[in-house]
Amino acid sequence: MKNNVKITRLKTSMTQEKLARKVGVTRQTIGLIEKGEYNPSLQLCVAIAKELNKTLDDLFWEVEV
Amino acid sequence: MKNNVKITRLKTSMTQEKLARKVGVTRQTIGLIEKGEYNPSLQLCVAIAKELNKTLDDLFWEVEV
DNA sequence: ACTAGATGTAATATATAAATTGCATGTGCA
DNA sequence: TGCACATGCAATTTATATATTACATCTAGT
Repeated sequence: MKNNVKITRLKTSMTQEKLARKVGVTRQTIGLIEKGEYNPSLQLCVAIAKELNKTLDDLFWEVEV
Repeated sequence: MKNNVKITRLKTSMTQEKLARKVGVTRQTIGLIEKGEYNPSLQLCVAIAKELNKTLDDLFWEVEV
C-alpha cells in the first residue's frame, strides 16, 4: 500500500517515534506503513491523517508511484 | 467506525452480496462494516470506494453522525 | 573517534479482522 | 399462500495487523 505518510511526516519534522506515540502504535508499525509493507486499519489511517493535518485521500488515495 | 458505505451502496442498487463478491470479501464482512462494527483494512476500504465510484474521504472521512 | 538519536529489519507473541457455517426475519412477487 | 432474495446475527475458526524485544546502520554533533 504505497502512501504519502513518510513525505508528509518529514515535512512536519516529526520522528516516527513521536508520530507512533501520538497515534498509539509502535515505531515499527509506522516504519512498515511508510514502507508500504503493511495494510493498516482504517482507524489507524484516520489517526495518522489527523495527526498530520491531512485527510485520508491526501495520504492514501491513488498515490502516484 | 461510522461510514457512508450503506447509503452509497443503496444508491447504486447493489446488494451486500454483490459488493462483497466484487471486493473479495464475504457478505457478513460488508454487513459489519456498514454497521460500523468493524475496523476494516485500508486495502478493503480502497476496494469498496473504487467499486462504489467514491473516494476514501467520501466514504470514511469525518462522517456526520 | 565517540556518542546519541533516528531508522531499518527480523523473530516471536497477541489481538482482532475476516471467513465459514448456519439459522432467523422481512419483503416483493408469482 | 408460498417461494426466492436480501439482510441480520451468532459461534467458531483462520489469517493477519500490531506489539514486543532486540540488534544493526547511519548521520549529526561533540
